[in-house]
Amino acid sequence: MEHERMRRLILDAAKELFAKDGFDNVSIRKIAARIKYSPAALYRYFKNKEDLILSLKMEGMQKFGEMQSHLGQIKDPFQRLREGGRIYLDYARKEPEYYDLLFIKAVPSFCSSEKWVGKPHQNFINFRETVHECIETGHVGDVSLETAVATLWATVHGLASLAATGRLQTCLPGIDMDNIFENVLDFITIPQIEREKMRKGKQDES
Amino acid sequence: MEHERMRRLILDAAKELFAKDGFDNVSIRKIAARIKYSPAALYRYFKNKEDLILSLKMEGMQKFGEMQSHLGQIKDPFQRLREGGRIYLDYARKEPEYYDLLFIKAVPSFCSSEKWVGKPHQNFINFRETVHECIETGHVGDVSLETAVATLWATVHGLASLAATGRLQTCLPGIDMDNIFENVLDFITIPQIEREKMRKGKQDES
DNA sequence: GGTAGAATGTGAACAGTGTTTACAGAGTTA
DNA sequence: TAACTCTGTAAACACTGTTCACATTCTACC
Repeated sequence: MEHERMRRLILDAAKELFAKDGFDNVSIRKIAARIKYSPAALYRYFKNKEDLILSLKMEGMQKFGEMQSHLGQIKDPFQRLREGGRIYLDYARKEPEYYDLLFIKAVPSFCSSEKWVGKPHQNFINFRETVHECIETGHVGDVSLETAVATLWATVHGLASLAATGRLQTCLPGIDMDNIFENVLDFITIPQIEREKMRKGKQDES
Repeated sequence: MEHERMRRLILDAAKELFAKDGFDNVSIRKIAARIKYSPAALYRYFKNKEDLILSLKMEGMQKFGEMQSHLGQIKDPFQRLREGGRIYLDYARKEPEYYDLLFIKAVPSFCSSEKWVGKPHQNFINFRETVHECIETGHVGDVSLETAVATLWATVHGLASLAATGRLQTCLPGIDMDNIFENVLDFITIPQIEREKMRKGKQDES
């Protein structure tokens, strides 16, 4: 069993236990027992527990990045924005523990850890560019880029956080979780067709 | 020293240590040492550590509720919505550790703990009602109540979360944190005056 | 083949955690 | 004085992450 396979074995065991018992109830000893090794053995493969969790994070981020890889092929920026948000929401609902790990808890290591400034940073640049295009193509109304980025970022992350922790479903029981982001995005951006209706409505009134 | 004063002493020491060292780096032993008591003493006043933290949460929620107490006096629902969001954002920026404790981490006890279904639940009902009024007075465009509530909730919580964890300031360095919610809310709702401008702009084009 | 050296796994220990328990003393009541 | 409650504590238990000296095995080279 070479080094890399052993790392894999540990990570898989850890992942399984984390998913089963939650991130706070899994100790090094439990992971070690799961694969029938002594706790000390794990320290030949990971500097410490934080390092092990960081590896899981990087894998999760990698997988999440792959879910988004097709975004670049979507020409229409608004469609791209829609799809990007939908992916976030789906991920938060399907793997709430991992959404928590990647985007909610232990945030410092998200930005400061030198190991992976690459992926998330590039994603954010892409997101920013998509919003920029949406503004230029008139999909989101007249607004500064900064404000639009902040709004859409906060909305997606807010929805995903509330969904991952079950609050959205609990406090708004009747909500259509499958189309929530579509509806929210429509509400925020008021796409062209709606504006047209609004304009017509206003003219009818007067 | 009667019972209630001793509780106060413990809670104050805990609060101070939590603020100084972060919630994960404060042990019962450290709190006990701070007030020169044995660790076991604290268990005469709190069932366990979770119970102690829950008490701090309830106090934080109480204080947060007081910050919002004047909202009921604001007649204009849109103005009320603005002010409510502003309070959230201010709290998240001023006391990030506590925003984290109250609204981000350990969420289960937020909804499930029978001890305080009252306050937050009532706040949510009030929020819902405010959004309802905003729709009826035409401040937020034509949208279902559920979608509007979800959007505004997610946006405020998203902004506050990103602000409390420092991401908003780090990733959008040029942003005006003091007016961010105002700007975002304007963007989302596109108030009447903006719609008018938009309408005029469209007419000029054609 | 033999031997040095690296790689791998482990038991034992250390310091820390939350929590319980048996006990001691002080205060109050009858 | 006697009984009883209240309050505080030392010691212990079962955990936690982590380290270290010690074996064992595997690899490479003369």
